[in-house]
Amino acid sequence: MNVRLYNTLTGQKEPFEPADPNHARVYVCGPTVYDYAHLGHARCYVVYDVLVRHLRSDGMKVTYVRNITDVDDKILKRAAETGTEPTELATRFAAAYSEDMHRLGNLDPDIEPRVSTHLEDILALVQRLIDGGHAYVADGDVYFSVESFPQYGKLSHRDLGKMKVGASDRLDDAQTARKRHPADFALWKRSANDAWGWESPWGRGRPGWHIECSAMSMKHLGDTLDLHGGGLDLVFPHHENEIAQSEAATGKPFSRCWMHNGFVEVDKEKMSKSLGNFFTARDLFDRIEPEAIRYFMMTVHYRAPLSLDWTLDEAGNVTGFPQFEEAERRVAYLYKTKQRLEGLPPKRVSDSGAPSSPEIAGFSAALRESLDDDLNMPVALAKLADFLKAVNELCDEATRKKGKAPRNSVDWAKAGFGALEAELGLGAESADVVLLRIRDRRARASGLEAADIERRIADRSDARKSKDFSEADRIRDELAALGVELLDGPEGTGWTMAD
RNA sequence: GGCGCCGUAGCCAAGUGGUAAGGCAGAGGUUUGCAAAAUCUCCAUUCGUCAGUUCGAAUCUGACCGGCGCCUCCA
Repeated sequence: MNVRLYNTLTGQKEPFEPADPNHARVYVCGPTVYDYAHLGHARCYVVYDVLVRHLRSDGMKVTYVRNITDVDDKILKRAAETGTEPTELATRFAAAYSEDMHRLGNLDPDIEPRVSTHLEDILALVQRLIDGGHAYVADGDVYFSVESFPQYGKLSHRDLGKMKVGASDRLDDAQTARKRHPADFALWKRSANDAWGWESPWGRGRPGWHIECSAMSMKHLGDTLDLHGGGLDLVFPHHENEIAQSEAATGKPFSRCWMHNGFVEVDKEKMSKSLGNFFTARDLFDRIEPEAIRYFMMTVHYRAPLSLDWTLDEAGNVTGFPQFEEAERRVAYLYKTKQRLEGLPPKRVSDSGAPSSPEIAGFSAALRESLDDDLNMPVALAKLADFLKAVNELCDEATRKKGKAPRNSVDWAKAGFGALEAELGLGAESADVVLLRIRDRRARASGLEAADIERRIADRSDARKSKDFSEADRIRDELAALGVELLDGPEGTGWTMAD
């Protein structure tokens, strides 16, 4: 295990060393389920999915906990706006979120705790903080006292005295009046008697945003986590506050390593629900193979911003996403390569002991090394490009007249695809299924019927048989004008849609 | 005001002291009846600008120019 990760707490890359070297306990902040997951969420959870896959590929046991925040004021607000019950709204979006995660190829977390089923743990932690003198009750609210925790600011590297409180212009005056220090934050918020809430020693209310993650992570993983992750926007205040609450309560370090992924940006601005400039993962699934979205998320280092780009027609409608389309071409190339390898006839495989190319034999190790270095996914994809090229070369060799591919190379190549799936979660599906799905989606987008296309292909095959090449070419040109590309092969003519 | 990030080819993007990965686009070759697919070759003497440190810098230091994030809604 040689994994090095950038730790926000120390500001540098360092070896990832769980307390138990064979077992990593990882907590990632999940979504608040009041809307569909957008591409920012998609990126975040793909990143941590690759982290978990990589650690497991290295032989480590990982307990992956990713919460769902199903109790929150945003849910309350959205429910009121849409005339739904908050619990019902949260349940619906949690299910949609789970479905989107699956389509992106993310593994389920081992534990997916929800706020609604952890109220007792939250109440106990709040009480513990009050008892320890780190929190106080003010008119039915409970606040954490930042001054009771001298290390406050250590994660986000800020100094309480130098912070411009209210710089984001989002303070609630009534709440501010109840606080002893302007940076104090709510652990428990009073609810009106008829509103969504739970009984507590301080009256009816609901938990503040930060306390849930402390309560749920420590309940499932113990007082000190090995790694805590989330989006860069959670560094302050969310994670800073989690540290304050948890460490004030237990007196132990809360997490050994803190990992944060960069934003997805739109027009050089952060994509977020509040700015309204987001695309949901679902919007994209209708246009693009979900695995292409996953692939695209890996083309940029996880800590760097990822800018999104799209094209518009005169009316201002979105006509395409060039980056995702390019990613889809790469995914199709990956599956075409996998299909060629799997389809090699046994008689084309020789038992000669010819050495395998380093790009094929060394692929698993190259993948591992790239990810060991702070999860460098762009480099992993570069290694993948080399690997796929070498596998195609191998297949070219085998399909040439009298050509054969050495068995050990074929075996290495198959193992390479196994490593790819295990480490990056790419290439896990059946090539036939994915390639047909991409083709048919594109044909549908162009308003074409497969049956019509295949009828013209049959006409052309007849023309070719009778050596009427000018007629054959005419039909091919006619189809090409519609975006249909023909692939003449020994088994007949197949077709695909141009990108 | 405080904290932090970024600027690498036409585009996307790695690389953080030893002489520029990978992808897209582009040019040429192999292959093909012609194509497509696949593959091969070529494609940054140079890393925002200007100084400095060093035998050596895209990588370190300083200044400047340009862009962005956070400072209690956020993944």
